[in-house]
Amino acid sequence: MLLSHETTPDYLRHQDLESLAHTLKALAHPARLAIVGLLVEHPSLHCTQMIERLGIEQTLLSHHLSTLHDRGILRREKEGKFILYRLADQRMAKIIECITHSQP
Amino acid sequence: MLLSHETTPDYLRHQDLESLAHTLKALAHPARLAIVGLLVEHPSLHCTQMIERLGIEQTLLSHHLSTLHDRGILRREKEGKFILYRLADQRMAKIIECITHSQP
DNA sequence: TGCACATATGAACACTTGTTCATATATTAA
DNA sequence: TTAATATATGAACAAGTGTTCATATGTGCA
Repeated sequence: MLLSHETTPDYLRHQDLESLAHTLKALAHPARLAIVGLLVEHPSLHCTQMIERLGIEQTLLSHHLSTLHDRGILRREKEGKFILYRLADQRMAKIIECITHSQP
Repeated sequence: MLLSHETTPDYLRHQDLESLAHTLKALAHPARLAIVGLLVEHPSLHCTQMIERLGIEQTLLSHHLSTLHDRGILRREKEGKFILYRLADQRMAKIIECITHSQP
C-alpha cells in the first residue's frame, strides 16, 4: 500500500501502521484482552493464577501468553517454581483503559 | 471462556470482551487503520479520494470499507454520484489518538 | 439512450489464526 | 530418585481473513 506523504499525518506512516496493526491484532482476542485486563489490575500473575481466574485450558493459555509475549506486550519472569507475567509497559495499561472507556 | 465474577472488573466482562475484541479486530489492519486515520483528519471522504490517498485497489478498499462499516466504525452516506464515509462515532477518533500516542 | 464513472458484490484461493491433543521440560518436595 | 506440579512446544486441522478477479449496480452527463 502506498501512502501519500502530503496527506498522511506523522502518526499514520506506513511502517507505524504495520506495527500498530500488529499490536492491535495481538490484543484483538477475548482471551488475550482478559489476560491483559487481569494484568492491569494485578501487577503480576503466574499461569496457574490466570487459569483459575479465566477458566481456560492450560495449553491454550500458554499459547495466548506466547502471542502476547512475542509481540512485546508481556514480560516473563521466572520465580522459582512459577513464571510470572506482567505488562511489558505501562503504556499498555493506558491503551486498555482508553479503549475500554471509549467503548459504545 | 469462564470469567470469575469476583476478580473481573466491570469493564472486562465476558460479553464486553467479545465486542471489544471484535472492534479491535476490525482496526487491526494497516489499510483499515489508514482509512480510519484519514477520517480522523478529514470529516468525510468518498472512495475515490481514499483511493488517491492510499494508493489501494478499488475493490480492496471497498472490502475494507465494508468491514469497517459492518462493525459500526464507519457511517455511509450517499451524496449524488459519490458515497461519503465518516467515522460513526467520535469515540473512534479518541481511540485512534490514544492508541497512536501510546505507541512505543 | 448510451457511455463513463463510482462503488459493491461474490467466488476463489492462499494465508493466518485458534484450538486441541499429545508430549516435552523444568522445578520442587517426598 | 521419583512423583507431582507448572509451563511450553509442536503437529494437526478447522475456521477465519486478505486479496484478486470478474462482474454487477447505480448515477450523471453527452
